[in-house]
Amino acid sequence: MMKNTSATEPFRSPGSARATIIDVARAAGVALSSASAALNDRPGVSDATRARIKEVAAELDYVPSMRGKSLSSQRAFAVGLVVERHPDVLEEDPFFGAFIGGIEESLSAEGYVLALLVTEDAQATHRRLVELVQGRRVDGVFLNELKVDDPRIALLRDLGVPTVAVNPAEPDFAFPAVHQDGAGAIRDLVHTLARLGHRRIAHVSGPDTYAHSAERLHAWQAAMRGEGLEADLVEDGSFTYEGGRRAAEILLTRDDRPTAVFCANDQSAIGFLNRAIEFGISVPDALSIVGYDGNRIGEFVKPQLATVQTSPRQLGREAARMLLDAVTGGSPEDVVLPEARFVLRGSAGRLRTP
Amino acid sequence: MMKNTSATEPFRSPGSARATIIDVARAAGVALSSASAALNDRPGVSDATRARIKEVAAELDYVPSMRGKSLSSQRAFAVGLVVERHPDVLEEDPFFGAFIGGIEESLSAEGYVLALLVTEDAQATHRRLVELVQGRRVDGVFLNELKVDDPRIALLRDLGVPTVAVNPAEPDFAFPAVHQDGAGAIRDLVHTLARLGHRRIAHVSGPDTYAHSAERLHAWQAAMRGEGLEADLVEDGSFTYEGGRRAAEILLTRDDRPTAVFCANDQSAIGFLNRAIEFGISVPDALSIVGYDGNRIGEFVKPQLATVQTSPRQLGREAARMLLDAVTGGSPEDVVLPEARFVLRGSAGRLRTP
DNA sequence: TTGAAAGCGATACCAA
DNA sequence: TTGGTATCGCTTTCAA
Repeated sequence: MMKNTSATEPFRSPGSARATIIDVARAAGVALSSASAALNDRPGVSDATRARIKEVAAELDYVPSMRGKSLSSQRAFAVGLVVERHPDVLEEDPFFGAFIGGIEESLSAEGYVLALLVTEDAQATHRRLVELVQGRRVDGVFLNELKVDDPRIALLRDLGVPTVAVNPAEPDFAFPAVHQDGAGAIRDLVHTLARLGHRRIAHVSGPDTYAHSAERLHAWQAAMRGEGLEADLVEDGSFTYEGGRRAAEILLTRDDRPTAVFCANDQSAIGFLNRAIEFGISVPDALSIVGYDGNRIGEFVKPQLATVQTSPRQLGREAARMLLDAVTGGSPEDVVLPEARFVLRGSAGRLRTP
Repeated sequence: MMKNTSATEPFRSPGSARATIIDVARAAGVALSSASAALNDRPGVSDATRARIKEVAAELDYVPSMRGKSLSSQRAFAVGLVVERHPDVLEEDPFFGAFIGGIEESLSAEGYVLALLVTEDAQATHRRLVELVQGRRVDGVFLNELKVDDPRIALLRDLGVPTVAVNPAEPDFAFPAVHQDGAGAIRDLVHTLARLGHRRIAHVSGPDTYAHSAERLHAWQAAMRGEGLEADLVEDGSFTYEGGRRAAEILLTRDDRPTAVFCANDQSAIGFLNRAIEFGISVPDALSIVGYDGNRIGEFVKPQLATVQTSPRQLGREAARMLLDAVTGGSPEDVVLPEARFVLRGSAGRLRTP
């Protein structure tokens, strides 16, 4: 309980400094070490003494200084997340809100805190990661949005910092990882589109620098082959609304334009959708569109966006749980979340009669 | 420059612990205090010694431990942001991405770090703020999304922690504040709607627990009076998509239903828009809709959402700048950003001929 | 069980 | 200008 700092406060005058563990020990008439043991539920104090010490601590509004605690215990009680994004892109993407919310669910229970940094490029990311880790500000970090040949992998290995990866491309990754597979959902959606009569299904990819761009691309290619279709229509959509529009401009002005498209994320899918409509192409009657992520904004557009529903919040929650395990000496097992699922909505269309 | 930990590392064997300032001092053949002064650009060391010390520090890959630094300097070099939101709502709202991006622009330049917490209710907010501040984890905090009679005001005052408020309701607030006014834009949009022929303009408000809900409501009321219109149609939209839909269900099934609506944020406006369309009400022909915030998602829907463009990123940048000033002993002046502007887009409609 | 004392890694004061 | 030393608030070992 938080007490107000009234004049009735024992052992501490109204405007005086915060109580330290020394004050607690003195007020309880015990040794410093006993106070520490009692307050941290370590053995070595009798139940009666422990209770009395805790009582006194509460009386004094004692809150341990994380500075002293960090220095002596060699732990920061904080973990770091470095997001390499242009701030404008950060605004457009709802992934992080949910992901961070999930992280917090795990961290707050353990008294940990999230240090969140936003950087604009790989160089800044490198610099701030070093600051964070070498500066002993955090006990562990999340490795998110992996790139192809991501330089952070070597850096974090060299730094020797506990790390948990989020959706790395390989199943056996350099660090413990949370993974949510989307290949099944992509197979489903391609199959559904094929059953709907589509033969020419394009893919609007993410930048090929990202590992998950490649992953989605390959899953799409495999799915197309599985349906006996040719996987030749690919255009970059940069994971952005504008990128989706640009991809639409290219793909939809071809003579043999696709009748369906699978976009690597929801933003680009919505860009594609809107540009298609502006071209006078009716969705889903003349064009089926499917996104990826399962953002809420997909429900806001008309027609509603068919998509692959992922679980950013669970991803965050599990990643944080694992990271806490790792920083306390554990060797967390990889976590595989239930597969992402294809969610059929208006933009994917209904049965086509050729 | 970051050097790898190869065997060529001087003064430090491959697997050994990080260098501390003691190692630097010893290696440079100077006293601990001289090393500290040199590395922090404090006076008291000759230029030659300083240069040599810095050189040695670089050789050793010395990065100061923020733990030691924090304890001795009585500063955390971190500031806190506690976001009280249900994680699902956090996902839907793009405000935070931009706001946090702005904060980072100011913080990273000064070597500060943002501690970001997400809480679900006022009680948790209180608890974690106390932890953060009393636990000496942060040097200052942001006070965001103010509520009416916000209990955090008294708490932060009692805690005596440097605080910067974001968009508080009153011009003279208990803490230094960044403010971006939207009243002018609301007057503009009401005027535009009136000029378009609208007489019955409704307002979909935010929860009345938020200070900015009241602010927008009052601005709308004043604007309506200014146009000689009655400000009687108000429905709560909870700042959410679903809330906007619910408000539409109530307002659009009235006999004297409004022909235009101003929603307190973009999410609720889009909910309203979609529900209206589902009712078969054509937007903007039979109904004009205006939102507030200027989220990108307003550009994704059809028709595009007219809105009031705010500047979350600048808000974050200025708030962080002020907070850094405050934690270093300054008394930052309030900052007033350029007013938010009304952005006319498709959903607001064109001239009506009665 | 309790208490004294040695760190943790920096800052900063005060003599030399 | 230098260098020794107390100090920040806590954890943890080791005797008593």
